[in-house]
Amino acid sequence: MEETIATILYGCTLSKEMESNLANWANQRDVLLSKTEEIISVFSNVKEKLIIHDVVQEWLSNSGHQQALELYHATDHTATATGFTVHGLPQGSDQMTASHDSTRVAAASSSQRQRTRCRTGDRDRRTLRVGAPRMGNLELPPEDGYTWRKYGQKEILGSRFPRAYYRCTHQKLYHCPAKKQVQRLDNDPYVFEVTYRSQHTCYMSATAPTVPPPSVEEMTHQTTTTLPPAPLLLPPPTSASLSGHWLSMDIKPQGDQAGTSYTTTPFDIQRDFGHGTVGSLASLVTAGVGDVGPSGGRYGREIDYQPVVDMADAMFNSGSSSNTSMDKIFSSIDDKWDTAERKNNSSYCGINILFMRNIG
DNA sequence: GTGATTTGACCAAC
DNA sequence: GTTGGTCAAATCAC
Repeated sequence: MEETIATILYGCTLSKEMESNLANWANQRDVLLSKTEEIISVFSNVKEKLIIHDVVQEWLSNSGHQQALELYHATDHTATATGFTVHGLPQGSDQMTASHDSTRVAAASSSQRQRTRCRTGDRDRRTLRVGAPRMGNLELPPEDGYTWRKYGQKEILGSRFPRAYYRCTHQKLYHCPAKKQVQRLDNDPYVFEVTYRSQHTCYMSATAPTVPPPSVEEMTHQTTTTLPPAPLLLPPPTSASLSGHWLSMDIKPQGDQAGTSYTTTPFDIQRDFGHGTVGSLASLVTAGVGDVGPSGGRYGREIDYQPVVDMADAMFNSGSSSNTSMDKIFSSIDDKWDTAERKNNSSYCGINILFMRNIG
């Protein structure tokens, strides 16, 4: 927060500077324009930081820190990439219109410009933008903790990039209606616009991924909330959460494949974000090694995640083995898995590593 | 054999 | 009629 206040003070300084020099700059249109834009930029930045802070705090209080982490990830990446920041907003929400001009502008310049059809039962939509890894295959959609099966891809009129359609891998097994659409922004290929539709119901099954079910309120306000759906993201399997009830077969490493273990390094978002230590903010880089993206990477999508692999190797002493410490940790959970489910959930065997990165 | 992706065809909302 | 969303056969990789 100190950083935010410092930014506000900087904006005030700029304003005072303009006020004191207004007479001199009166005939210098370019200077006035430049200074005005700078002031607007500074305060817009402050505004969005404050909004993000509120959203993250709400997520932290409502449904765990992974969602906050996701927003944080998206915010971090897109902020550095494009200048706009908050993206965890539903289409057409008032808050989006009122508070996120930069986002609106960016959206207007991309596929958002297209009229959006609203099919029967299609009103439950939530859109957010997620930064893509800046290395490797840009076609890879962002990981969000669920397994998705791609069922279609479509060229969208006026958009440079096709839109990919995914449904929950558990759709058949658990009749999970969740779907998502992933499309890269025209003006920034490093940012994915992800639209989620319907809620996951697969967590309700005893054998399905166990994620906290949405509260009644969340179920009621899905179309108006500024947050992604509650079960959208699984909590990271930190040591603390390993003993928690949410841990399920869907979050488990596969010790029998080198480099396919899945974990997320502990991350104290409340510490790092809540106190405004912008200079040491973390972003999440989700890298699926050997199985990346939606429901598996069987089709040779190659990404340069070698640093991640190296870290994973170090962390899990991977080698070959089924004898890593992580395997011991997860051994009790292994029993819950049958062979089919292991295969089906193989796409969770990515590696989530948090890299420290500075943002402005 | 199983399950995921690709892609052309089809359906339905404008 | 246009276009976004979905289906399903073909194909591929394990």
